[in-house]
Amino acid sequence: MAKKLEDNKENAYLSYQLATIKLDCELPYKPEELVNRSADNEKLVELFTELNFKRWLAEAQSGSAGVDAVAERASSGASAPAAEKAEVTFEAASIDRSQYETILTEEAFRAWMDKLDKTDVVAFDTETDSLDYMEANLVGISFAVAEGEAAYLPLAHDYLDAPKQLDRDWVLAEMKPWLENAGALKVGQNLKYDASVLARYDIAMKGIAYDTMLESYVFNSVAGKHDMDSLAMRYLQHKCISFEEIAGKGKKQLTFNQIEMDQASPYAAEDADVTLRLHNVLMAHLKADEKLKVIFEQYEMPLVPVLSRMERHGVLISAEMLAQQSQEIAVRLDELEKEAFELAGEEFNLASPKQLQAILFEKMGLPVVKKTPSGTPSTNEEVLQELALDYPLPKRILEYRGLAKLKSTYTDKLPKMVKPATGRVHTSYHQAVTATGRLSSTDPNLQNIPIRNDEGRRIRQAFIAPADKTILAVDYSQIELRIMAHLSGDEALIDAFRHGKDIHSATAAEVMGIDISDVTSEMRRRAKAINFGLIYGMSAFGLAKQLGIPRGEAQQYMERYFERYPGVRQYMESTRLQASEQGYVETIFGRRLQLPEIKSSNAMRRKGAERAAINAPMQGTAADIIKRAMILVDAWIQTQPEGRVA
DNA sequence: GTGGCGTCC
DNA sequence: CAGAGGGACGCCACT
Repeated sequence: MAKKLEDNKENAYLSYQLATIKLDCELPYKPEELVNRSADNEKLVELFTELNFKRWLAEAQSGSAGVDAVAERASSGASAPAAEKAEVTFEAASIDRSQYETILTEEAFRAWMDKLDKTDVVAFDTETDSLDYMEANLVGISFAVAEGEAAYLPLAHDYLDAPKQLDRDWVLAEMKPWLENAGALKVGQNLKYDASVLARYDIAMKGIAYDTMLESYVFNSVAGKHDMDSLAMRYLQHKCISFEEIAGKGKKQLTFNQIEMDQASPYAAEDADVTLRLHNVLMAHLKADEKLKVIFEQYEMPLVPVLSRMERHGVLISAEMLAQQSQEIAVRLDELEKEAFELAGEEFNLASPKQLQAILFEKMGLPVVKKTPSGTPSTNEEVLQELALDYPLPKRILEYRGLAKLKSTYTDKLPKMVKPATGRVHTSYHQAVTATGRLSSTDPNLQNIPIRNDEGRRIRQAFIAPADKTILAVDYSQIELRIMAHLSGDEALIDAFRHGKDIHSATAAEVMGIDISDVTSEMRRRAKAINFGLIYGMSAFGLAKQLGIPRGEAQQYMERYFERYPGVRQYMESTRLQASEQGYVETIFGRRLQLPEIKSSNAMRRKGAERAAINAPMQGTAADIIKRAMILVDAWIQTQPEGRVA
């Protein structure tokens, strides 16, 4: 079904291919129709065209150095003066919790609603009885309208002798207009969670203007964690009341509804107060920096409601298909275990690297191919693959491991994660975890569902569409290599993309000095390893290991590559230099990755930072582009009639 | 909680 | 000389 879209003549290397969809939305028409670009889906197709890409680039240029100028600076190596920026310091906040209020009467509530109406940006936080956004019940709400001026509005504390509180449904009905008012700006810490909780009460939160977690992430993604307690320590030198202090820990930990008011109120009000103070500090820094401001305002904040909708919508899986697969895998694991015990001459735990080491290397005397960082003989896949050439047991272990992994991580686990309320699986997307700007996913991680071999791919088949709907998958083709072409300005690489060539074959032809029609599959495989290796800053040693060829040969490949694509080498060198001078690198759109170890006296750490420096602009720019696409696709979906999409 | 391993992009 | 591939998350064994 893959169909390449028409190239724009000028910048065709930035075009994309419509390949497969994985939008997590079900469309009421078939993928073929989308590819055919019927009037109905014209808009969705457009969202992915280079026209948009060019518009984004234009936006990235406005108010800051143009893309061409950036590329120019990178290739000339004459970058901006080295980081003159004095080390940014943050003043300690003095926080007095005694001024916080607890709202228990209608009169107090009205007074605070007035305050909210008169405040430009209100700090807002919900307290609930669960961290699971699909199950969390609202226990209370806190606000701050100025530093130190905060209140807690308890709604559902139900411990013995809890004070009488305002009725939750009444309060939510009263607050709904403010919560859904896009003009009433809110700041919060991880507002996606609050928005998801409120959605359970049929409130579509609007005015999600600032999120301190994301402010911190955009300001410096690698400074540390981005939870509120960490931020308060880092940017306010303030130690917040911790949840454990008031709720205890372990099995006996209380939920928020069970916590007494004199404990709950200062804790909750402090959260809102600290959020507002963090916002004042962090947003001042972002506003003073046009590039970071754009990333924050145009990419991260608009993504919040999108992710919330994706999470709450969930994905449908066939528990039956997965149960069937588990069953089949169990049978095969049993066979493999019996065979392994036979070969080893004793029973052992095939899943234990330690026991396996003892069997393979001590009892059976197989050669030690490689050691783990802690000095024990490695039994990883690479090692077992090599040993499997000469011995029968490692082959069994390999198959066992692969299947055991599929079973425990996917076929057994996924069905257990289906929420009865929706009959679907609801992941959590994390927006402030990775160094480079990518998203991550947990509980379950939907970003590592197998695809590379047939057994694994069966698991994807269990992700299904409801009756009469179709899952569409869209994927950018070779996005990181296209970005490398753009960033490096390398004529040959750009040319290859412009002409719609198979990029790995084109690389093979260039490096081997032959016609592209004479490239064999082995040559293409090697070129592919070179291309990906470059993105990751791999050395000749690494390439040799990857391909199982002598180091000298790998060295030759890389030299030939850089001869053919000199712009790429220049780009890599100037990126290293830029990283070293500035202490950070940037994506095309201005996202920044700080590299504190780029000047490390430890060569290994320094080299690691250099590889990260080379990779981050490519990986990060791809993340920027994909986030932008998610925002645009969601905006389109929102315009569709109820139930037509998703 | 950590180390080893394996899945994804 | 040693180490030499970017970014994630989850499972298991073991301490």
